[in-house]
Amino acid sequence: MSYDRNRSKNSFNILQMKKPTDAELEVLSILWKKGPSTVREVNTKLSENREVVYTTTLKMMQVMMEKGYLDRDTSKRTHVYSARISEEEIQETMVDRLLNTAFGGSSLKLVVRALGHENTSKNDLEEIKKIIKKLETGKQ
Amino acid sequence: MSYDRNRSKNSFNILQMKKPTDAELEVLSILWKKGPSTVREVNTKLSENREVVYTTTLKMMQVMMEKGYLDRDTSKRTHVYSARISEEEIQETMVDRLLNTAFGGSSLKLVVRALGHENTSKNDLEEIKKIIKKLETGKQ
DNA sequence: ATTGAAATACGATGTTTATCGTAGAAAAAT
DNA sequence: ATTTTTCTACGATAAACATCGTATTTCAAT
Repeated sequence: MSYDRNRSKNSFNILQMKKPTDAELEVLSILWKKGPSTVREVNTKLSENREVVYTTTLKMMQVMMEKGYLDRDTSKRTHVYSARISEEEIQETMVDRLLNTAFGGSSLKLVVRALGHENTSKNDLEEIKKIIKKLETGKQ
Repeated sequence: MSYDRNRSKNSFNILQMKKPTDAELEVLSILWKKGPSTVREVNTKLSENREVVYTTTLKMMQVMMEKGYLDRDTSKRTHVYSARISEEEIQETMVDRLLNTAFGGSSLKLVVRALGHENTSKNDLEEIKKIIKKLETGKQ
């Protein structure tokens, strides 16, 4: 056997999942973007922003493994980790949580805030309009 | 003197503010909604959802006071606390943070997620369309 | 005036988070 | 074959969080 999973294969439930910490999200982001990666690779990427000792990253990923956020392939000496939760799932739960904490449940307010910051391009706005159209026809 | 503030009157800077924890956000939400409140009032409200001992809430609000999240009026025996940070400010920083952690900086993605959850009403969609129009004319 | 209720202050505790160092195994380089 | 590098495992630790209990003060009720 060379493939670890924290508990039984299907024990992971996104709904009752604890929120990953900010540091853990950083790791997940890298794995989402790069795909399955070694600790070294993740650490190198992390080190672009701030100073992180290798074993810190290692330990974190081991903990994330225990928490069920990651899978890993241990068939080689250098283990390869991958995200066990999809970007979409996390985004869902994070938005849900943010809605219910800081936004009193109003997704309108959240969208307004998200749009408010200048970084939304014209193309983005077009995209959003399309989505709204879709939603509207769905609701009629 | 009967009005505390953590440091000097204008020392508070939202940009360098640490993120309030989830529990702290709960307290802030209550203060935003109800306005200046006593520990007892906040604790009663909190207890609607989960069991919280009075002194736990007290301690938390004292800590939040030290962190600069709250003001308090100590002129009476029963202190009255109020949020020192506006709902809007927190929403800004929370959205910013979420954007850069879970959404790789794409506000489009965030909006899509926020809209995706069914709870967006037709009226909300209308509102959003208005905002987009405003943004578009601003960008031309 | 005494008692009882309600408030604050504050210390203690158990957990979690993030961080790092050390030890030892495995592989690579010499 | 030895040395050096690169891994993993794992323990230790400091800081932050959330929680609660106790002591003390203040006010209200009797």
